[in-house]
Amino acid sequence: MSAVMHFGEMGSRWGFNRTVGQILALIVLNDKPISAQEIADTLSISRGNTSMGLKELQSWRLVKLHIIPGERKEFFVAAGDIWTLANRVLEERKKREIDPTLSLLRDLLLDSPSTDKDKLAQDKLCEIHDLLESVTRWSEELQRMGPDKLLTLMKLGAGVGKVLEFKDKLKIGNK
Amino acid sequence: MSAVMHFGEMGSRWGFNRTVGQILALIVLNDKPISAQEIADTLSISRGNTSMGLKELQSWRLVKLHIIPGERKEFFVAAGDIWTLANRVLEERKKREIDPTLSLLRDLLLDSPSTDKDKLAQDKLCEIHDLLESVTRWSEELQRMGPDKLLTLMKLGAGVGKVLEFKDKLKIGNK
DNA sequence: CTAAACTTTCACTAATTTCTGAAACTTCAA
DNA sequence: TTGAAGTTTCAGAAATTAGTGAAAGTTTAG
Repeated sequence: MSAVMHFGEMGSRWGFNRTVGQILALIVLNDKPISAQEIADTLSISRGNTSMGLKELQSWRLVKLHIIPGERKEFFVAAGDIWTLANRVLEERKKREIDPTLSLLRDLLLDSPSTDKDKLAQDKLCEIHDLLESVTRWSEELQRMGPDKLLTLMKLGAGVGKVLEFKDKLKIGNK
Repeated sequence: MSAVMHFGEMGSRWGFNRTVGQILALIVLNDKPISAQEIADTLSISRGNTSMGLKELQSWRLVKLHIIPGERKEFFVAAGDIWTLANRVLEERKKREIDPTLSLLRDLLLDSPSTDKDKLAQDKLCEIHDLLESVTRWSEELQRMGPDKLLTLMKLGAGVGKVLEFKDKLKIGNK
């Protein structure tokens, strides 16, 4: 299990800090719901820190409260299967990283450039904005597609390229 | 321009710190190559910090040296167009975030579980590993496809789903 | 070879982030 | 209503990360 805790360390690479990562690992890898106190004890961190960490994980929608009837304590479980969790991480990171960037870009694009140099710079900004927007739109569409189809698509891999060509040919042929 | 510098702040959301982000913004938005000294002056940061930042940006392959004949100083320019830069950021982040996670997972999956509880945990780890691996393989394949096709694919959006169905029908029909 | 014009390194300081633990708060059984 | 069992908050300590600037290192024209 100590080796397993080591995995939590990796969480620091995924948008939250080490402790929060360890808390998440503990919850995900436990089949049974686990209490805040148990988490604090297992990881040897303060009760306060644990509370903060759990709050953060809930704000990421990775962990949810699980009330056991008759028990006074609050227990926690993962908010879904691995696929769901991965999706949530992606969504939240998009919200924290891409969305603010997009909104800043839009702001910057509002005021018109005074100098020639500024004109050039704005063109670049616009390019970045458009790229970012296309990508987010695409990812949203893919997500809406549901896991099953996405899996097919992924299995297909670069083969998608082939399918595209094929489709084009048909279109031309039919005209 | 000061408003434009503000954009660099956003860099902190993208894997490097504020200053490095500002340096990158400055380089990308300047059409002309720019010297380390100029960067330090414009951003009011120390020469040492500038040097470190440039080194980091070069390690991310976002910025490259541009030697002007007859000049003693070293100048810097963006390592490519926006698309290239975005790709590089993605690649480098994958290298820094996903690859170490994958290698840790592989290590953890090597030793066989002693208890029943450990067995359960390992199953989860394996699931995570497989998901991560599929996704990276897919992204590599997409990348190898080149920007042009990728753009088509993105434009198609959720429509890919339709194409997939279509293809399936054909296969069945041919059998 | 030397000195001017640069760049890089690194020990130290500054700023930021994370963690603790005691105090305040909440809930509920008796 | 009380107090036991629990949770949350928050001021400040500890740890980490970023930034400075002086000294050491490089490169090249002369």
